[in-house]
Parts: sequence; structure tokens; C-alpha cells
Amino acid sequence: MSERAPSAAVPHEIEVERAIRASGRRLTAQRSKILSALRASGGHATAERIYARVGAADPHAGISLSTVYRTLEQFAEVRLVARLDGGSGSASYEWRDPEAPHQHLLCGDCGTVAEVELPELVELGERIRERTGFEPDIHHLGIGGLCTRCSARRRREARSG
Amino acid sequence: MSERAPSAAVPHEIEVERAIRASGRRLTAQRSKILSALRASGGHATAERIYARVGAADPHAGISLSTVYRTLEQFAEVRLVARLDGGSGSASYEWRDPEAPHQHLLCGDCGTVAEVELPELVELGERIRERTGFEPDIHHLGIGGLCTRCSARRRREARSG
DNA sequence: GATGCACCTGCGAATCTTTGCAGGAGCATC
DNA sequence: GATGCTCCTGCAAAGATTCGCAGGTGCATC
Repeated sequence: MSERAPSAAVPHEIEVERAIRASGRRLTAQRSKILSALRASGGHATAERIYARVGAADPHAGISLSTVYRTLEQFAEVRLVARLDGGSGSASYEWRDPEAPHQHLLCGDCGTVAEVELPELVELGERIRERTGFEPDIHHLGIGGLCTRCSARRRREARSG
Repeated sequence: MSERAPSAAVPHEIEVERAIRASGRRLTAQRSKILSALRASGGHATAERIYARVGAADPHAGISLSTVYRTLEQFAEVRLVARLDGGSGSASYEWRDPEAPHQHLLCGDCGTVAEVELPELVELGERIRERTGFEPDIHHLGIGGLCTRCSARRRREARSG
């Protein structure tokens, strides 16, 4: 423990709540709890997992799964969370830390998600904006493909098969 | 009508069927029909739409919706089709023309999909491969964000709200 | 701190997508 | 062209996600 603020890297809850209000949305008890659960889960979390976590933290929370989905969608609109669609089964959500933008490498075979930082995408985003008018969300972009392990396995299978 | 081959730009059905067999998969009547329906639908099509199209082309086709989903997933694994997850409602699938790679700009607000060609992504893909070993699928990548219309609307709302 | 509007929530139902299982059918082999 | 091993398919059910509605509540206003 140093003299630094304990959670300097993470924006204050209050700032986030202000962002929600600023977008014309209301800050309800449910949203605060989902917010905490989402941030407490660190990396990626599915809606189901967030739902379970809220219930565990407060058995009397009485938050429904629909509310979790709706809230996550609202947060995604305000760009507080990013949705990762993977393609296999259930989507997962991630807290969007504006200080630490990164991209996701989604393996189409085994479903694992790796993170990379691709600073060159910032420039690419600029070019898309200029060329098309589209406002791309480059932070937390998901890129599909095959992880090292799975692409090696495929090559092996192609050779022997 | 010129003297050129009628469908020069599109790879022969036979080539595609060979690709399926080469991957160790079987070519069934259902898969051929789904293949035709998918290619006939040109742009993006949902599973439901492909299902309807197969039924319309051949009322006795007797193909179930599960089979359409499973087949599309198989085709995606062989990289014959690309899946676009949009996020709102139902996913859509697109025939992957290797001669005409392009990227998709998915508006998170209104759900429209625009196409762009971003040749610089090829180089970026190389870099990802070198740096991480991950084999990215850059062709037909989906990039989320806001279309011109929706981002303008949001700015307007933010000012007046 | 009382009031009212519009947004939120929970519930159940609808929709989209995946999965398990038993029978059917490609295709490699003989 | 008969045989057999697997992979495929259809069906039904489960799982994931969205939607409609009636009632509850944040918060701007007075």
C-alpha cells in the first residue's frame, strides 16, 4: 500500500453514474448493483454470470435476468461496456476502460478470447471516419479467426486427412 | 450476352463442393440446396430467410431450420460463408467471395450494415499473426459503431438534452 | 418535501439458436 | 454394386435473448 489512491486506474463510481445520468438515463438501484457486479468480475462476464453475482452479493436484490440484459444493452449504448459476440453460445460483456483500449482475438474453433493492443487501429478508425462518415468503435473490437493451437491442429488434420 | 462465361466471377459450384469434401465433410442434398439458396440471395441473409428460400425453391425439400443453422456453421468453418452478428435480433450470413474481400460497418443504433474495402487490414492481419500467432480472419470483418445518420442524431440529442 | 411524467422493472411469452438422440445416407473400400 | 463406418438430418427440448405490458420509481419541478 502506497500513498496513492487505492483505485486510481478505475474511474470513480460517481463519474460513471454521472455519465449515465448525462445520457438522459436514470440511475436505479438495479443498475448500480449490475455496475458493481460487472466491474467486480474484472474480465469478460456473461449476462448469466452477472445475474448470479448480483444475487450472491445481495440475495434480496431481486433483479431479473431481463433487467440484466436490458441494462447491459443500455450500458453498451453509453459505451460503458463492450459486448463480445463470440458466436458460440452466449455473448459476454466487458467493462470498457477508456484508459486501456484493446482488441479481442476470438477463436472460432475453441472459443477462447485473447487480448491484444493494436494502436495502429486508431489511425485506421480515423480513415474509416473520413472515408465513410461511419463512427467506428475501435476500442474493444472483436476480431475472429483461429488461435495458434487451433490453426496448428487444422493444418495437421488437413495434412493427415 | 457476350462470349464470356456467364458466371466467371463466381467460383463454380463444383469447386465449392470439392472444398467441402476436401475438408472431410460430406456433400448432401440439403447442403447443396442451402448452398444455392445462400448464393442466390446475394447479400446478407438470415438463417430464417435461407430456410424460407429453400422451401420456396423446392416445397418437398424437407429441410429443417436446425439443419440450416448447422450447415451454415459448417460452411463458416470452411470459410465459405461469413457470419455477421450485428447484436440486434438475428445474425446474418453472407457468401464469402474470396475475390472480393470487404469489411462490414455495423451500426449499433439502427442495425444497418455498410460495406467498405480496407486493404490496409491485410497488413494489419499480418502483424497480428506475427505478433501473436493468432490467425485472424480479416476478410469480411465486422466493425461496430455508429452510422453517419445515427451519430449525427446522437450529437443533436446530446446538445438539446 | 409533495407532485407528476417518463422511464424502468419484473413477469411471462415469444423469438432466435443450439443441442441430444435415434435413424438415414454419403462415400471409401472391397 | 454391396458393405460398413461415420457423419448428417429431423425432431423435440433446452438454452439464450428479446419483447409487451402493467405497475413502480427516479428525478426535475414547484
